[in-house]
Amino acid sequence: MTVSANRGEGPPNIFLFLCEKPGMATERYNPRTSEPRWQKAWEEARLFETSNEDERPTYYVLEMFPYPSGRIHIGHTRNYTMGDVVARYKRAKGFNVLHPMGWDAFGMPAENAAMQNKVQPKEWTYQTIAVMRDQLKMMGLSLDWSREFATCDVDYYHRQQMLFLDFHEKGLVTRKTSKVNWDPVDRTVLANEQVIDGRGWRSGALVESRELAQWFFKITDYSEDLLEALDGLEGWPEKVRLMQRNWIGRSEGLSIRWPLVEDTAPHGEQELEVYTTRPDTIFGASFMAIAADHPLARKAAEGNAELAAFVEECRRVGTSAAVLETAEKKGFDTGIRVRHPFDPEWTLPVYVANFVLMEYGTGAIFGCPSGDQRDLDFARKYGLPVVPVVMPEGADAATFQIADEAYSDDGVMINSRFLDGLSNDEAFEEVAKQLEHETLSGRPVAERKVNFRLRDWGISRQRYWGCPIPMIHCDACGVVPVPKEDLPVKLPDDIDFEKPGNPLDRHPTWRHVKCPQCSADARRETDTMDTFVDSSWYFVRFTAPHAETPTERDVANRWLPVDQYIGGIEHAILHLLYSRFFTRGMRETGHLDFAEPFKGLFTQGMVVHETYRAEDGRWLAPSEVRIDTSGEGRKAFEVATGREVTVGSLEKMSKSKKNTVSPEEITESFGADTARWFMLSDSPPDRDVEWTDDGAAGAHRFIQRVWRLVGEAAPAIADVTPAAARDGGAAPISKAAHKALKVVEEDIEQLAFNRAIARIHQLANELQAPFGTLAEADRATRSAAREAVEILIHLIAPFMPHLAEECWAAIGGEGLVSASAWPQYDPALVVDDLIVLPVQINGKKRGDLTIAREADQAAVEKAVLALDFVQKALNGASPRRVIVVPNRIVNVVA
RNA sequence: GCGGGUGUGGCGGAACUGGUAGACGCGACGGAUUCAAAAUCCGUUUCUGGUGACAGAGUGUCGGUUCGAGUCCGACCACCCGCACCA
Repeated sequence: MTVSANRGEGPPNIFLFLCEKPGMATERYNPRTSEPRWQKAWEEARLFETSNEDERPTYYVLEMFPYPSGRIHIGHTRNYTMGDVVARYKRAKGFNVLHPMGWDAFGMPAENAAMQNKVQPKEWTYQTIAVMRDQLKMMGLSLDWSREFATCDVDYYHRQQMLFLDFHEKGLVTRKTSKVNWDPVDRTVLANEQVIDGRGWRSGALVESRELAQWFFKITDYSEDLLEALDGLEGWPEKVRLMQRNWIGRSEGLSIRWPLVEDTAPHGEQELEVYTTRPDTIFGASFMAIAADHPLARKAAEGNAELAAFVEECRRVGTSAAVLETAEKKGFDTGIRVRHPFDPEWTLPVYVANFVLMEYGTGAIFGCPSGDQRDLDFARKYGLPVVPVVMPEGADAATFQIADEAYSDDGVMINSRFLDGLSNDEAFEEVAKQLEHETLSGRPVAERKVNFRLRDWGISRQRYWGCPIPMIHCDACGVVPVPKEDLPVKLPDDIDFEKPGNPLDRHPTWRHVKCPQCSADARRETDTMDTFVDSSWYFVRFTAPHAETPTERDVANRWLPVDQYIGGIEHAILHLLYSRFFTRGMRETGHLDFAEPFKGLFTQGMVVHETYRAEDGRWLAPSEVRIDTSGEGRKAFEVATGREVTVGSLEKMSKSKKNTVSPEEITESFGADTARWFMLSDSPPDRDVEWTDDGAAGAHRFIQRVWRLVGEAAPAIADVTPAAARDGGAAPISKAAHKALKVVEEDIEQLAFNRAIARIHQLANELQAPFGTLAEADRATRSAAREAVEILIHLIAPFMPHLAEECWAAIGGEGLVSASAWPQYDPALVVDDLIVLPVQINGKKRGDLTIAREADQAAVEKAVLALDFVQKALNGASPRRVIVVPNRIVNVVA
């Protein structure tokens, strides 16, 4: 019977067993005393402080910096451990490694905490950072803390304001009105993600769609560049590149101007411009649809109360995706008619439709029901004609019909006059060619146009805890930039959070300034920047964190792009796209000389845990649950009540489901090395890993095993110099070590940490038996053993640095293993002289052949045919074929 | 709807460009050590049949290419993720 305590009673008290048996040399490894000692040793040696003057080749490894939300959680731990393994490995390989850490410290949670706890956001944030910094330090990460900063440091946002002004000067910043989600209770703009079912996520108020003057970065100037450069980002996951491609959303089409029928048009309006990617379907058009915000819709609504009501209704529905998704497709006939560009006699109605977006294309479309499902639904609803114009190749034009499903694939043109019989691609060209040459009031009727889905980046937030936008509003001079010498625009510290809305607006003095141009009374911009701005260049700042200017150009050029960036897939689009834009902007403004910030990108999986739920629906934390495996299957019981609880699915660790295990719980019981080792074991790093107590215990078991292996070998290898054994009885020891060294190296280079760990396990297994008799072994064997132990220690060092140091010290190694060079494997030792070839008969494995590695094909064939089981299978006949794949396999075809 | 990914023992997962399927770990079972336990060590562990050597089956399903398929091709099924009134 096994009843395992699942956290509730605390971890098994392993520290009581400092000495296992009287007379036995090896004590158990005690991470609680060992880990802090080595952390201190590293710090005193300033081992991880990186110098910009170091001449060696650079390697920049960076993990996405954390938001100081309260405590480090286990997901952070996994992320930073991965980066740390790479950093420590590259350092051992002789690179000058930059591995910094900082804090993405502006944002709403600090304001929320301020409102709830009556502390200033600044105070709360720095307190939180202090706690989290200590937690990170417990992990034994090889970080250069001398470069640490938080984005809310005045020093940092000062330089960000400098960048903003430079961007502004270069024309990369613009101010325009745009539609936003406005929460009327909290009196602030909400991001789309913050609108849930049309309501503000905090206030629960119905969100309004409002027009507001906002600051924007002109990321769309770079649409084409940002898209094309994705092809060159070979160190990025294809998935992320694809997501960015889709997000940028390039499409090629035609912008076509349709003349309005004079007596139906509002005064002064003569034409309607639409964008289409399918000009080939122009003879299938049966209606025009325009956005509710389209100028023509507004004008038409002026004299039409019913239409005005419809337009108002569309606007109220809001802009959030969730609302749009469920809204029924509706239209309203404006009474306006347009003439077909190829046939002045043919007129089509203009509808205002709730599914047309003002933000994309021209805010107007022509509807071709036969070729677009949405248009088809619309046409059926309002009784509009449906004329098929493209049919699949081989279909019969006379009988081809559209019923409930539109045909949007490629095909052959029908019912399209001069286009009939062409492919739809040819028809596209033909329509474009003709309309480009026709004119309407002196200009071409149509123009080829490339459209992007990407929109400019709105950075205005009506918040306090963010980087102030360094602009001033003057009644006389308009919007005036704050002169650089007046920077930084500092956030005030005395802030009142009693009322909703932006506290900067209400501050008694902060916003009142003199206009830098005319010295009249003027007002500061009270919007602050989106926190994504802060994270769009922090990786550059790390290269010269104390510089007066935002960057030191040469230093930035030397370190960047980041060789290996590691973080969550959730940032695949926004953060990474913004950073790519920002880097381009910084190049434009002379702060650096490259376009792409991240050469290698790795997106790691989440840490997940089972969920537990009591009968009454309460979520239970792992520490409140006892797991019982004594009966049939696993059962879980609530510790407090003894009642059985439901074991639920694996979920990302979250407070709401209480399925969290904190990094402290682990480090305090098993130590940081166990957490690090377990986190990278088993699951590939880009997939989710399930945190289990058994797994953690297993990782800790391995630590003790390595410690014992090294400790027991130590006396026998103390007085020998390390040397590989090429032949003789000790050769297997050296071969095992060198093979492992080669493979682990390759695995780490590929970030295949789970495979590297499996290989290290294997090496420990292979050393186990020969090390049992080491005390009586000859000198050559002990030399080989010493070398193997040193290799083993180097292999575990990136993963379990504390244990590695302790082992290094135990064998009398010189200095710190964290500061020593990676060993080199001997190519002669990673190949075997004798190889075992599997032998197949008709593709099924029937046995093995052991033969010299150099044996040629003929020799192999001869040896194979001489094998008992082969002769038996052939039964005297000669084989039809013998396939010998050198050093791989032999297949005899009978 | 569009785009992408994944599917291998009881579980997490290995398997480089087609070449011994199941490395390594977890769990389980058996044994050693112990007065007993903890810890540790040794062994077994894809399934079916057989005491056994061995035989047969087996990488979501069906089919194909090949001397040989987890890997390549075609169709399908399931799950996961991203985007989505994009004209």
